[in-house]
Amino acid sequence: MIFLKSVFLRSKHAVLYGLLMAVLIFVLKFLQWKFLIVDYFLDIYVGLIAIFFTVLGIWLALQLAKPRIETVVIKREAATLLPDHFSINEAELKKLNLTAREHAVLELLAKGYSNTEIASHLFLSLSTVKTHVSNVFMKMDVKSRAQAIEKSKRLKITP
Amino acid sequence: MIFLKSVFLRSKHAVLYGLLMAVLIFVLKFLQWKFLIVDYFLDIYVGLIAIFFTVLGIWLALQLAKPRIETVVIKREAATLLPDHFSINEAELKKLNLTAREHAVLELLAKGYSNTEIASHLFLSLSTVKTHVSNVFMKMDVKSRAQAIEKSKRLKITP
DNA sequence: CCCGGACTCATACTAAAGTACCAAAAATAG
DNA sequence: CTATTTTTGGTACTTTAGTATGAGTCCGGG
Repeated sequence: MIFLKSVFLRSKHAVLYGLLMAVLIFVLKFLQWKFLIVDYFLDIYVGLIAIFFTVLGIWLALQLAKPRIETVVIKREAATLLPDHFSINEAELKKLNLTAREHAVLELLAKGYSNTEIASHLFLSLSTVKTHVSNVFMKMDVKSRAQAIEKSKRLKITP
Repeated sequence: MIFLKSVFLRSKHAVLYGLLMAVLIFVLKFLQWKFLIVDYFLDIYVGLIAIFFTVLGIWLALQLAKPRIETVVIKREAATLLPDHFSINEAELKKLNLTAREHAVLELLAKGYSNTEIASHLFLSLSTVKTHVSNVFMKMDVKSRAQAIEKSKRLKITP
């Protein structure tokens, strides 16, 4: 009994347990003298004791087991947007009011193509490319292809 | 007894419990007739029963309570990448093996700055800037600042 | 039909970019 | 301290980029 008490002393249920034990002992002592005459009483008596203390044990264990419900916080590095899926900023692009040809030229220009290379790819003369490029610069409000490329990438007008 | 059995029937421990009970009943029956003559035996008897079944109950409960040891997993989105948070591709940058000065020049170059502007910002002569720029082009394996800018942005070497 | 926008091309010119080669401080590593 | 790399700067030159201006063609809408 003392052993049990010391075991459950740290729990606030220890006191309750002790009281229950005391009350039960008195009740049992009373029953012991009142119904001892009955032959088979001891069987029932032991059975009830067993059941009671089993239930008590279970209840105690469940109370004591409560802290075992642990909470684990797992920080998860969110697998955010897939590695740079590019989407054109249509709004900004529309503001520029580029013509189809100018847009085509800008696309190649933004890839680092020279005027001559752009001319070859679009089957244009160097002069025509220069004209388009100049017009693009005006509309984009830049003064060099370097600025044009930087701005295009920054505003997500080209990949 | 039957009630207890039915309660714990779903558990694999139910059988073990039943067996223990049976054995115990026989042991108790034996002790009952052997030491009934001793007056105060009933007290010890009940005490042992109580202790035994309490421990048994605790043990049973702990076994049955195993599923109660829950792991509450809280997934917490680590405030990850905000809309295009830029991070430099250190690996690619290292491959280029740029010197500190060359890197500084590239930074400005990638912003669309002209050689003269770069010279002003870094307090260098135009000649020096041209030298650095040429070296950067060699190391980046490009032939113009346009390509350099495009490649820098593509490889995420500059913002 | 003809006007305007889009597209094409050309010439002439200036400015900037880029290459090649050199060289001397300055910093750094062995 | 010496060797090497980095940094700085220069000259001379070629190439490309960029501007300005003009002009011819084509096409759709008033």
